[in-house]
Amino acid sequence: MPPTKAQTAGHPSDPKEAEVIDFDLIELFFFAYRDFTSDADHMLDRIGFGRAHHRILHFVNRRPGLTVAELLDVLQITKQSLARVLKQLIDTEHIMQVQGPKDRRQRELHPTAKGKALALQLAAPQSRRIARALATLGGNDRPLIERFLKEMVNQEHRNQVEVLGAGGASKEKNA
Amino acid sequence: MPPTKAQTAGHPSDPKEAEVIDFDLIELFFFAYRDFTSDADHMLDRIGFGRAHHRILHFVNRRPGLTVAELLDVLQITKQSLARVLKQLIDTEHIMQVQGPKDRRQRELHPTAKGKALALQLAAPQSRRIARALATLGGNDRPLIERFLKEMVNQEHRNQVEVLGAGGASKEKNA
DNA sequence: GAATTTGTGTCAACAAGGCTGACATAAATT
DNA sequence: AATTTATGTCAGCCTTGTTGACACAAATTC
Repeated sequence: MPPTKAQTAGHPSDPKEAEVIDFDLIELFFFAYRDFTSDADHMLDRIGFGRAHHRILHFVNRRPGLTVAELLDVLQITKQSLARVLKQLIDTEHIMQVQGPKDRRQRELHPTAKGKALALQLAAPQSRRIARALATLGGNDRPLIERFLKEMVNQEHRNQVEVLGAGGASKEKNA
Repeated sequence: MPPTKAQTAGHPSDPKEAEVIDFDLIELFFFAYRDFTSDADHMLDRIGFGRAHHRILHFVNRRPGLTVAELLDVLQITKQSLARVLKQLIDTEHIMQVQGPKDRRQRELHPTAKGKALALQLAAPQSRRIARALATLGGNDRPLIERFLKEMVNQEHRNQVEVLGAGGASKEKNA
């Protein structure tokens, strides 16, 4: 078994700046995310969509009825950026807009059946990849991975994370 | 404590397609990576560099002397894309090229002192974020996180991952 | 009720960082 | 001597992000 944390500390030329940089995990995180997104990227390519479409569709599917402002908040892009891609998703009938019930200026975004189907199709390989990775660990390590990923998120964005399973590990089933 | 895996299975309209999609982790991975990269992004902004510069500098710093072809392989972009950004890093003296000793057509890429310093500066907050996240877990969970991330990488890319600590958890110290 | 603010849409121009195709050059290989 | 390989470079295109400006209807405030 490998050492838990081979600090390799011992001969820092300047002990004061002997800050240990975890390049290994930094790099792994890069590779992991790169391949994680590649699954969906290839499928998107075939239908002429990009990663931007995926992100929008994902969140509309996850939080049906969210408003444009809320979506902008989650995606952290400008409304002009959103508009271009969202328009395509609406034109292709993956997403529909309905007037807000309380505030009629708002536009609630909802996935259509077609949109739900696509969101599911895109998520499937990503979910399988995660499941496979989890399977190689111990049996009960999913909560740990979830904790780790949550902790990687900025404090001020934790609210975006805890929309559903507020604190609890959970999966959801599809249609 | 939250349930380990609240499958919520029970009433799938079609049991055959009751594929469980792990939307929670998919989304968490997105948020985690977004905030993970934002650390460096802000610093880069100030010096007029982008994420592309960071990736190149990171790998040149990690694998000093790697060739252009090797770098292209790791980054998975075209040489034309690389050229534009790499040229800036060379012009600003963050990276230097030396002729390959064996094959004089090759250009070995090396970080300069300036380049190393910047790479370190950019990695520091990312490393701290990871360390903080790990600290909230049990004491010995770093190997597990490492395993998970490695498993998320495509089989055919595992060689890119295991350049250094082939199988073992390790950290490195800086200058 | 009039004035202001808010939520959304849209136009225009621009930048970063991907892409493809084509071509050049030097060095290695056949 | 001919070919292949490693790299560089020019030119143009696409996606997805940006800013700034303006429009309009609905909600809110004075």
